[in-house]
Amino acid sequence: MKTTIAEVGKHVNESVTIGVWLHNKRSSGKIAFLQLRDGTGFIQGVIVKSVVGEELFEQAKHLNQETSLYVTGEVVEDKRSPLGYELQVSGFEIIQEAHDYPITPKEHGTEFLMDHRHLWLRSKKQHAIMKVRNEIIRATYEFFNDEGFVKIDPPILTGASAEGTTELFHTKYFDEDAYLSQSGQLYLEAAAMALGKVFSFGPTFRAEKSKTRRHLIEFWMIEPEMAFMDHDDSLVIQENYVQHLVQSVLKNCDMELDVLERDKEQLKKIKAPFPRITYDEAIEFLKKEGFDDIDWGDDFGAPHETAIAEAHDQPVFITHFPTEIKAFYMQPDPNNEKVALCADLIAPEGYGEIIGGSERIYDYELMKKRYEEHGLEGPAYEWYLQLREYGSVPHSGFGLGLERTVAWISGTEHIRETIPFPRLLNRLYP
RNA sequence: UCCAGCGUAGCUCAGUGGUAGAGCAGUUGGCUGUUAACCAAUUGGUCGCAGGUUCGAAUCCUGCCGCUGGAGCCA
Repeated sequence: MKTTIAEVGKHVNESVTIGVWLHNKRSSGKIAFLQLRDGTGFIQGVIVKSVVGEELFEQAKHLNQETSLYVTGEVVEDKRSPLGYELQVSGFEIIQEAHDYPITPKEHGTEFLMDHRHLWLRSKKQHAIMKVRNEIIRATYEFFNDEGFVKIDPPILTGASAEGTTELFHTKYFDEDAYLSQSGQLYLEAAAMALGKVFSFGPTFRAEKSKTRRHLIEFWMIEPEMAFMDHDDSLVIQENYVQHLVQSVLKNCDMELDVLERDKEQLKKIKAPFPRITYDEAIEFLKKEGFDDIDWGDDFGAPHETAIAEAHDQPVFITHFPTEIKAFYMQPDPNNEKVALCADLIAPEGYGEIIGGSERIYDYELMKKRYEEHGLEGPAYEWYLQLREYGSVPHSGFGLGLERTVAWISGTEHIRETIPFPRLLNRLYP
């Protein structure tokens, strides 16, 4: 009977056939151990000379790493196995023999592994990270569907930038100039006026020459946008969403977190509501901690974010940033025009900012004034201003960076391992 | 773009002026419970590239290329 490694628990003491790749092997004179994987998991096949005969045993001893084969054998429970089961091999059929697989079961450097990313994905740790990523994606759809959001897909080819600050990838759109989307937000605001609560989930592109463990050139973002919701309403959605992601991974990726040696106790502590501190309080805190390289009006650098995160064992909202260091569309605080109704969510353990969000300006005159101040006039913005002309309402939204969130929850040091094929500065291959 | 470090066997690295090395992988043999198995033998080199100093350069100097980490910017 054909099955998968994930399903062997249902076939104890039965003979099954599984399509697998040989991950590693160890052999002695009369017994060999085959480390097998099939995409759903890893299992050890035990092959004994006296059971399978000399010819098959000799063949098994000479199987190369990553050779593909159909293995047949009896599923047996075994306490020595991390999975709890082993396969007592009775026979196998080689599909294709592999030769000189580059990624040996020893240590390798980053450049070598990244050059072989198409093969590196087969390894245990990368497999586990991709499963955690998938769980976060699944839980995202679950959360927003349960909360009554409608998924909206904004365009990837756009005529202009959302924020006008960061570098955009330029391309041609027949005879016109076009840019790859760096955010779907403006389009989501339009959609929120049509459908109330919406979210997008898609790739975004930043042509920044960033070269750190927290940056990708192409990354995936979840961007909810909610009509009739103010800044505080939005923070509640954000913390419930992030809590749901952590809970879902703890519940459905226990084995993967073990493979990744993630400290699960840190994740179990994550409970909404999350602490909120204002930008003013954050500056004061940093001064007290001995940072003399930051003053009111400066944006935080990575060391500042880490210092604030380390003071808490929960994600932390930093709210009310100065208007001038934030995007043009953010609603000024009615109690203090110098700061905006916005928040960044900083992940614990030094993983950095995972969410940026704000209440949006909905007054037509103020939005028009901001456009002029930022020199953003042009036909591409006309439709965005019209949203403030025809039944404008208060609304808020935020963007969560998928890969940074995967890095934090899975405990992965560098963001490049949290996306199947990372696009980095100097890396477009494979 | 700036700052720092690195570049030697398929991989990970040692070698800092005098014959090019180790571990792993590969190959051959041994071993009935291995967990990156172990033991023995063995194959494997444009020392990133170009120029310079020197009797002699992997080693010292200059330039270039590539990579890694960080900064700025941001999710």
